[in-house]
Amino acid sequence: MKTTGVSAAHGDGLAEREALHRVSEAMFFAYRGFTADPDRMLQEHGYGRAHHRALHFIHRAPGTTVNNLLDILGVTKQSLNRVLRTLVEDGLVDARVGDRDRRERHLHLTVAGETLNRDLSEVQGERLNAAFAIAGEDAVTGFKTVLEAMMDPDLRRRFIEVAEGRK
Amino acid sequence: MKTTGVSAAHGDGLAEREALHRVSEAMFFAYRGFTADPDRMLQEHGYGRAHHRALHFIHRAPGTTVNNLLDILGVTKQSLNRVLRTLVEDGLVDARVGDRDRRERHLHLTVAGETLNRDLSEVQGERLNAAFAIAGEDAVTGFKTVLEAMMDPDLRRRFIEVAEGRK
DNA sequence: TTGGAATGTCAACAAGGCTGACATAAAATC
DNA sequence: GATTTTATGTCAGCCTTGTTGACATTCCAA
Repeated sequence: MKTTGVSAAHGDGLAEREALHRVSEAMFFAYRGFTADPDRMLQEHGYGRAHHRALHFIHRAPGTTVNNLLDILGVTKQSLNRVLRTLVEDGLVDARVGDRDRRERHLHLTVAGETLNRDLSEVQGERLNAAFAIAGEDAVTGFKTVLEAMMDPDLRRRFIEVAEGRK
Repeated sequence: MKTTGVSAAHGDGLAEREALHRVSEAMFFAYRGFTADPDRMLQEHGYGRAHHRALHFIHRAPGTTVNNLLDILGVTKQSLNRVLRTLVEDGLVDARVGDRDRRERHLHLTVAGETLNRDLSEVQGERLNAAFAIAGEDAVTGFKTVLEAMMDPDLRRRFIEVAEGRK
């Protein structure tokens, strides 16, 4: 009796489908758990998840341009702009006009922005670490491997550029 | 030099924080990849992700009541009702008045509902299987373990009841 | 110098969350 | 039998975060 669902690529279609259902559900619930704590914290500041994402990626790629951020986040500039404007108004993000190209805005977190971002990361990190502690080191390694394989290849490339190649 | 980020619970705070950042990003991008294909398919039918979730859980727990579904999905009845109404109107979901308790509506997928749900599951499953094939069997086992550890304990309990205990 | 890309902004709209208030029917309780 | 509680649905209105379309500005490049 095969139970992994991975090796049973053919043969037991129904059981495999049900196994995938369970993974889908786990993914749904896990993502909810993953965002629950930051969401609560953001709400206290009058922000939403979109603000968190912007803060996160500006922190990760300081000096990045709006266009680059659009590319990573995969939303329209109008949508991002609304979020970015409130963050700039509230003094969490600094948008500097580019030296070379004055159409570009280079984005940086202010001290206040870094603080909020760190607080958000911290509660999210605590939840992750708690889960990691329960699951064990080997499981975590596998977890990361599967996550990376699930990403859109294009996005994955851009993500690596941001994470390592600097802008 | 520790690189796992799990065992380094203390000592190298900064490196650990950056490791968690990477996991957060991977989680964000992976979830996007996870929902991208069904989202596209749903859009063609004029539906959204909320419809998918309703279809999925009605399929998984046929005959479930509205209240139970609210519990699992964690949304308000107004929000669910909007979705459920369109699904019933479009003939994808059947809402039967309860025999024992006639206040309750027991929800079932119609044949058309089962069909759409299967199509959605299929594209999502293909994406999952593709990632699983790349990552390998051991990684997948770890992946599932971590996902379950990330879920809210309360939700996890209810989830297991639905998945196994029947309603 | 002029056309086209990059950027930002305004307006309007949709999905899908939310709250609050209220109606109905049925079950449960007193 | 009357009252309360429960399950569900519905109306109205709000918020966040997506979307398009239109348009101004700025700059680069032909």
